[in-house]
Amino acid sequence: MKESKIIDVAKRANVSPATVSRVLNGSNLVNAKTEERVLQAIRELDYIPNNMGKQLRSRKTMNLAVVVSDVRVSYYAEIIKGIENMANSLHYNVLICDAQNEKAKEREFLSLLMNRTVDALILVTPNLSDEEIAVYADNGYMVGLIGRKIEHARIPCSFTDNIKLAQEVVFHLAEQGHRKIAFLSGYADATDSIERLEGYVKALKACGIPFEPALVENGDFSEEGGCEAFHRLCSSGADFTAVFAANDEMALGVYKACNELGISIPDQLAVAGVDNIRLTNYVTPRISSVEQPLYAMGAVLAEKLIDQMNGNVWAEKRCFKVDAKLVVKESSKGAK
Amino acid sequence: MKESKIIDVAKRANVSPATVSRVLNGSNLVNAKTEERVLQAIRELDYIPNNMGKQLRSRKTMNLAVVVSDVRVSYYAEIIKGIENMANSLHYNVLICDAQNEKAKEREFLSLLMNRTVDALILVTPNLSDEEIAVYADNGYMVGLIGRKIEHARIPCSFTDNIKLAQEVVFHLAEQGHRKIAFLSGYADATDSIERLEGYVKALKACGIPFEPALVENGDFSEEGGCEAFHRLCSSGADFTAVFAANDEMALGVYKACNELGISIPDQLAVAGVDNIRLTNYVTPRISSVEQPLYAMGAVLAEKLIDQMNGNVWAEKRCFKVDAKLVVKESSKGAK
DNA sequence: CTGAAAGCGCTAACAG
DNA sequence: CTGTTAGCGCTTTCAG
Repeated sequence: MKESKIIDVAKRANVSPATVSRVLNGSNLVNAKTEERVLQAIRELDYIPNNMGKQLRSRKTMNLAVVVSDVRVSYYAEIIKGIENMANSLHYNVLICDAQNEKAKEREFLSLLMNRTVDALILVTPNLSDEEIAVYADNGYMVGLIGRKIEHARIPCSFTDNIKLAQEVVFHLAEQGHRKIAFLSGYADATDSIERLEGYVKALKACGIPFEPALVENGDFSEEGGCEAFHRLCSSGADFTAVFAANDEMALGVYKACNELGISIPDQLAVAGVDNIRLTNYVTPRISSVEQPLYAMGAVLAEKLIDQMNGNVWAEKRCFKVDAKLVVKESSKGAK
Repeated sequence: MKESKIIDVAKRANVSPATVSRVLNGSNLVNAKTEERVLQAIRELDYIPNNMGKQLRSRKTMNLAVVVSDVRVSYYAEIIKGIENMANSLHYNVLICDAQNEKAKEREFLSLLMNRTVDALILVTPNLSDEEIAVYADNGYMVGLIGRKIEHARIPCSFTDNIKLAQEVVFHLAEQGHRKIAFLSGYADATDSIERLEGYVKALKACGIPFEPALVENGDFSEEGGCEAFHRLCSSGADFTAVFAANDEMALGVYKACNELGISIPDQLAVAGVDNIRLTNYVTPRISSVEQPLYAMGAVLAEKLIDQMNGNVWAEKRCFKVDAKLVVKESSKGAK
């Protein structure tokens, strides 16, 4: 039996296709009796509207793309989950785009926007420049950002307050009696690195601790990179009793290095990280870490983007700066 | 400036839309000179084909949906990555569907297939019955399965050899001198549970060890569930020196329970799990676990499904049974 | 090798 | 409240 189309339903219900369409789309200007007839015909024919036709005519795909560096990383997975759940509840579908950390691939995925495969695209990746992203928004494409901020009136973003977050960590470490606190940063040019460094410096100042550039070392946000960076820090002869790692992966690298060097945590060295990934609770001692509301960041951004597309004027609130909270565990406790 | 359409390109290049379409789709029956003219016009107009029109006319979306229980679970994330990468290289996009472990949602996502939002759908979830899935395939929809097998000529599947995998674990434990091996299963009705139990029983037999039903306890594949199941096993008075957990989460639950009960691993109890998740390497002692080629399972299934859609006849190879391999670590070493 | 013509299935004006 | 009439943008016969 052939698939039925809207015209078949219309004929069977003795109405026009337009009326069927109205029923399908919940228009309230359809007579209740007519509606019942149409519904009946739909049931009898097992009619299911074809989305391709609908998309073309309505010029909407009801699809969203989300670009991440690696779906397997829990940071991204959590954000994706937030986006997906919100999008679904608003009748949107989500295309997943794994850029594999390649800038060129990120750029490629933007074509999904231009060729109208999706109505909007959410970038969770850090590689494309603000300028490049702005061009798309200027050309009328809907783009949203997660984990970074941009100065563009039509690009919504959601991100955490990195400065505050870093300050919180440093204050906590200082409270435990530490005065010589090292900062293990990520890529030097990553926004997260820059802002967290800024918070670190500010907090030191607020505590009356002089800032020592020698106590800052860069890694690459990976466990291995953190391990190497920590080794470099130690060989440089730097003197410190606590280390603030820009993320948990690097904190794990510190653990590895400490294990190799025979440094005991937290007795000889206090450690704190960012992201509060599950693993932080399975190593000994458990790693104090800052928890970001990733799910919420994804959900709120998706909601805003969809809201925007549905014609609502650009309200005041374009940027969502969310607060992260430090979860203190054993790795940073006990005075130096 | 307005977006240009195929007709605009055609006019500018002094050809018909059909010819532009041919160039766009790499038809080889276009004169080289004509093609160059068309390409030139495309460049001048910054023309980008609109996918909605293309989809409707060609009756293909070039989209794939993949339904999982929870994107955040690394098991699913790894499979998704495999699907995504393969799909992308074959010019398909991937819609992600998070069913949140609800059967009703899984079913809902199947409508993406029926309303032609996607050309095919991959189920990685365990909840829908074989019969229900078969109906879709019978109606001509393309469905693929990962992590389970189905007897239906037009449903490709990729899955691991659960029986073999369980046997490998039991043999390993037996080699270490264990004769009293408990099995901590998942949901009693899950295929994975059933098949792993079968392998466990077979292996015991092969080792000349009598099967003791009292040494089997069910959990729910979660850490908490594994912990509780292990406690039940202990309070039942069962006597054993090794435990084979149906997955790593439950093995972690065993660790937790052992910690509470003061049981030392591996001295007093050997432990082994399945999935070889990252966490198994961060607890002490590291957990011996079976590694499944998840990425490959995703990739191979996606490839097969796409191949199938592109008109190739149903070849012999519909099911891909892949081998998992046991990674022996400290949790199971040293004789009892 | 190229063009003309005919829709894919649906929705949105615009009339009634 | 309902029907008529046009397409949305593209590809694909079918002729030439």
